[in-house]
Amino acid sequence: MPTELPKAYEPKDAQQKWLTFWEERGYFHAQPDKSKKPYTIVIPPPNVTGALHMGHALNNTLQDVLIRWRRMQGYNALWMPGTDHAGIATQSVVERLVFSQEKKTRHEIGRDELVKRIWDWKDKYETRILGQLRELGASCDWKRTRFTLDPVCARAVRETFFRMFRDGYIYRGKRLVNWDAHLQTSVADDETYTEDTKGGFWTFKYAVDGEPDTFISFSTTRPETMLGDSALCVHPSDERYKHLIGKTVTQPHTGRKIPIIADGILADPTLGTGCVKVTPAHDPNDYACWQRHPEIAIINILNPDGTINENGGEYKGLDRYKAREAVTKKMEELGLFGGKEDRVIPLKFSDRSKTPIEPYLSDQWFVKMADRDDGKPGLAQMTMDAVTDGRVKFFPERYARSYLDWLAEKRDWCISRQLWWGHRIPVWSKPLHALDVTRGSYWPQGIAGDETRFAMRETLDDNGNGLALCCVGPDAEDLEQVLQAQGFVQDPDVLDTWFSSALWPHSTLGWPGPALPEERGDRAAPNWDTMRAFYPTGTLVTSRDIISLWVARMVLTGLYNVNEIPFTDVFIHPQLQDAFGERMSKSTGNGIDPLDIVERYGADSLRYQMVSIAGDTQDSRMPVSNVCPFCDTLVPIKQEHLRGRTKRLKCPGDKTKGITCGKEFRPGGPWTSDDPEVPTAKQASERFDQGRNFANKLWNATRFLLMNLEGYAPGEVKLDALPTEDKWLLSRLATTTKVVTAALEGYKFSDVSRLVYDFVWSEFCDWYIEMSKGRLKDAAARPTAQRVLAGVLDGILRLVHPVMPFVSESLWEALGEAAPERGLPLPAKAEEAACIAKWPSYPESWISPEVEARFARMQDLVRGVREVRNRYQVDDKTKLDVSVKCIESVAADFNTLSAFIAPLAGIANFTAGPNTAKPKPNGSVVRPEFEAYVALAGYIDEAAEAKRLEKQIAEKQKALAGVKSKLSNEKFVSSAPPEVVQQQRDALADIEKQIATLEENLRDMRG
RNA sequence: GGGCGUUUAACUCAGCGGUUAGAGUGCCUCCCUUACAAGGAGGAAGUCGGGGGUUCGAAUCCCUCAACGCCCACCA
Repeated sequence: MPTELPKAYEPKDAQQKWLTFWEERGYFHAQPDKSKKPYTIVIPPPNVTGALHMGHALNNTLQDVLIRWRRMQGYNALWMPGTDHAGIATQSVVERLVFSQEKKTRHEIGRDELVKRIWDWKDKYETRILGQLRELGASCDWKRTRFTLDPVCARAVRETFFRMFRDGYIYRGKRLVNWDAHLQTSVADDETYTEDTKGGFWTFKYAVDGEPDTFISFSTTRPETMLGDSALCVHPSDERYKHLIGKTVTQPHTGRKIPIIADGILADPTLGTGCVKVTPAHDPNDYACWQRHPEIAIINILNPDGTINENGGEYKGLDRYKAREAVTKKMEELGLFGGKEDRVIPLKFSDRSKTPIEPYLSDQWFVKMADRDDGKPGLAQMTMDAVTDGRVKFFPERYARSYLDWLAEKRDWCISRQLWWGHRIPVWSKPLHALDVTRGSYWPQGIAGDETRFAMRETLDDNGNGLALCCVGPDAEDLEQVLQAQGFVQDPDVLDTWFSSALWPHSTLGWPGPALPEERGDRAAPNWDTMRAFYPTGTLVTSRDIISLWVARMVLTGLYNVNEIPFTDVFIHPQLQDAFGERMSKSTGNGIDPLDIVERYGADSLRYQMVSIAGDTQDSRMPVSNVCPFCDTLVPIKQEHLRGRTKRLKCPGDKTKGITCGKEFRPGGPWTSDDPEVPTAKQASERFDQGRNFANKLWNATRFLLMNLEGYAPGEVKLDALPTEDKWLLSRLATTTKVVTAALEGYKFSDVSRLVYDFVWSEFCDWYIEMSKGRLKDAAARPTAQRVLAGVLDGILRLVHPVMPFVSESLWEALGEAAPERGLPLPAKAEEAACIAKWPSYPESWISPEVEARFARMQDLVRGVREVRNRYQVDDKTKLDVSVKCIESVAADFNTLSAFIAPLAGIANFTAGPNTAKPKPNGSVVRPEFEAYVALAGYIDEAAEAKRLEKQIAEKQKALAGVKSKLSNEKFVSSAPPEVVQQQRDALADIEKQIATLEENLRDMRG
């Protein structure tokens, strides 16, 4: 009859079993259901570039805890999973792969072929990533899995772009981009890195027009950009140059007359000569200066391949570095060269080609963030308002500031990327002069009257010629064909990845409707029903580095498209760092592979630790070790191992275990590649011991119960009739349940794990189970003990489930076999799975501080006896007499329980009740906390014991003095809250009593 | 440069105005007691980063200095 569990928890079997079980039962699938309150989370879609790392484990564990908890609470809980196409990251990974395998660039294989290769890559890695997510126990609604390039998402992108274009929020403009002249593409800021590089610092001078012998000097690190100079700039209050402001100089290479302007932001009188050349098309600062001084020219001197274009006059066609020499030489010849200084300068490089970045002016698409001309709030303002008026709340609150500060700049959002992988910009263009304007319309023929599906605009191209732009909405392939037939050409660029990510909460839920046919096998297509049922979502869980890139933009598009916020709460979790406080990243090579942890410690342990880490600090450190593949020793990672500096590690062995290994292996991690000669280490961290041990503790507590459930009969448990330790346990259970629920509501994840752990381990296992052992042998007491044990364990498994779903599900099953009906105070049939069990709550009336205080007295007693016993190494043969004169109520409570208190304290002889051991025998020790007499005749070191007592008395007296001074202080008594004053009075009485007992005992000790 | 955070035991972190500052790991002693050695019992270990202030009372609030880190901007 009693179910026998294996001795230790084996995570692997459980993980496999329950993943299948949960999915087969369809517990994670949510359908619109008006009878339940919805709770939705959309996953921050991982990039399809590669493997999951620890940050994903953290992020997704927290979401799973929330979604499982809400599901148990009876919400219609939907966790929408998916992945992100991650434009540049994915394209560059595949480009590199193609190049390493076939030595072909993307231009050589062509757009269609490259995109096809990326799709192949994506299919492979999407499967892998989603599989990894499943292994963590993520209870996503897998049938709704989305990818940001799915037709559903594409429709949303098209619709959004179309509306923004039509409403004038999207415009075409120039912007300086990071240009990779080698790959001939622009790269995002985060795809560049800065490195100190040997360079030069040249000083030149230009002659001021109409002022003989007047020169003005400036310095530069890039002389070739002189070809694109369109001004010299000085500080408006710089006395050296004041008189020259407004005059012109002649740029010697091009012969252009360029003005000397004043700009207090660009020019710093304390730097260099105080005068700076202005090259708006090739320097970000100069570009900003040009925006403030639109009257000066903006001259692009580069071709996409990094050679000088026709604006460079005679230097046309030269590579930029050759041009640099030539330009400098010419200045020397003209006597305008003022010297060169070798200097180490920080230079931006492209991460992908490792070549220097050129700031390059190009046409880009933008979303206008500024306030509108009609005075209504613009997109940025609207997005800010949602947070300032509290519709969207940040947890922790301080992060609202990052969001608001960034939006307050109202900088336009550049949404075009010169890539092939992504949502193509849905705009077709044709030069105006090629259009038949005689009909009085620029519109393409044959589509007039379809203005709900397209929008037209005019703009200027690079050369200042008119260009007709036509933006086409979704579901309008016919229009696209008409346009193409008439010579309109689609913009080659794709949209910023964040543009589709920004729509994620509503695009995945069915906006813009109407329903689409199922476009991918068994995946459920969203529609207006899902949109209505699950939007807005409940909580967004993410990390702070994408508050502006992603969070803000989701709010923006939610408000713009749906007129409704995308989520009510944003929880920002800490960022993981390594043992040295550095952020985990691929380039640092200090990441942890979560699957290594799952393998070694179990998914529950990983999850437990992730939850423990998620407090409200912004960083959390995670020291990690490599596990020697030969001897299983944990070798902590050191700083010098990072950044790929250590390719191989030598195992130092483990002296404490007498292991001298000395073999070599390759450090592990999510981003390592294989070393053909030595094995790659798995990773581990002692931090995960706690979770693994906790799972095992739960396992064995259940195991204990199952071994003692014979004859179990469900029945009502009447609180009033219960012994004190039961009342205590139920009080603790009710309290724990209440505070855990509150912690979840407030996103205090680390509190959740700590509270549950402490309750289970220190209270349920260490005390209650120990105390129950005696009762389980007593026929009269056994039934109640069984009911309480089963009922409390039932509650524990529910509380644990969101954090540790696998072990709790296993134990739920085992408990279900032995005690299918259980519960407090009344038994009920248990649900078929912990996964769908009801989240517990217990009557407030169970919580009794008074009972808890009485129990604490007993604990003090037992601990005191154990301490003495331990100090003198009392073995069974030694006589150890204990008598107790606890506070009367406590004594009365536990009188009947001496049978278990004695073994608990590990003592042979135990009498409870009023003290009868007077006079105390020589060598007795008094524990003042509980007034217990422990006698070890002849065994005590009296001098040492006296000294100990003196020390204790001194400590107590110090405490007493503190309390006394407080209570004698009128201000304290009058101004502190009454309960605090009372607390102090109680403390005073307590301490005085303790001191009296100690002193009495000290006298005895000295004979 | 702007913003934010951290500094408490050897390590990783709780505590955030009120008796003698806690946990896990590690360390020391004892115990393989039929739930659990991934365990049990006990112990040692901290001028709460430095300095100043507010308060009857400060690890906790304020100021300041220092170190470390993260985000954003920037570096002719």
